[in-house]
Amino acid sequence: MKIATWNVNGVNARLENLCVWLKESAPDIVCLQEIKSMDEKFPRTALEDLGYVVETHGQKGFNGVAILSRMPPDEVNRGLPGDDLDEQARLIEAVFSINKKDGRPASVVRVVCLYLPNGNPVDTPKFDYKLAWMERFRIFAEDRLALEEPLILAGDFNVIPEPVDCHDPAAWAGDALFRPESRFAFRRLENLGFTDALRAVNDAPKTYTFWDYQAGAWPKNNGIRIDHLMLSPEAAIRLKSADVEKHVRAWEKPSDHVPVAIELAL
DNA sequence: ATGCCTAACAGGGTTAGA
Repeated sequence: MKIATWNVNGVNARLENLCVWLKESAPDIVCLQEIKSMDEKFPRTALEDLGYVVETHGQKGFNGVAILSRMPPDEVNRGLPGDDLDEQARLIEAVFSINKKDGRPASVVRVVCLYLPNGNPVDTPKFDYKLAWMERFRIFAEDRLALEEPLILAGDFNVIPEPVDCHDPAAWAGDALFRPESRFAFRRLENLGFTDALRAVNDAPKTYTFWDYQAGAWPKNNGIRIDHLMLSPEAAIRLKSADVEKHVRAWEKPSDHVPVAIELAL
């Protein structure tokens, strides 16, 4: 089973690229972030025509997440617990039955699609909001981990985990994506027992998932790795491969992020 | 020197992203 995550930076602006990529990459489950669309304006039918079930959690103008899947989910949850105060659409979760036999599921896979707050500028409430969101997410993830299911936390974490995950660590030193507080919070999440799927199978340097539109970041490979798939132990033992589909960044009218995909033996 | 680019909303100028 192939599971992918992609911050599309506007699903309507990216619809053509998204459809081309879906046909080429053929993922079974896709987590999308920054759809920047209300549910009513999500290009649902174009994606249904490609064989996907569409579950969205959008809002007007900014943020917004969605999960596309070949098979219909048994359960869908929208929003991070405690997120009702600010109404930012940053998380959607779906549970799928797989290997159904005689009408009964042999197993499940749980997929959490998240768009973690950016947090810049760091001397504003935006950074406090980011750290508070990460703490709420850690509690949520710990709860889900206790279910002992194959579980994937996939999305744009807006965290550069280690110096090797950016082209120029000095340039990112004070940024909300690379501040010690952000990295510690990410490590606390990992330390619950999650495996960073890409790092588990790929230790090549200069492996990035985002390149700024500005200053020739893409041709110079001035990137950062901030899009992650974090696996529960039950998912990690089934990991076959993990790849950054970076060629998509060279297409016309690209997102500034590229898809990251894993293959699980499910 | 974050505002070099991009998207959304609005309706030609601002906000947000990372």
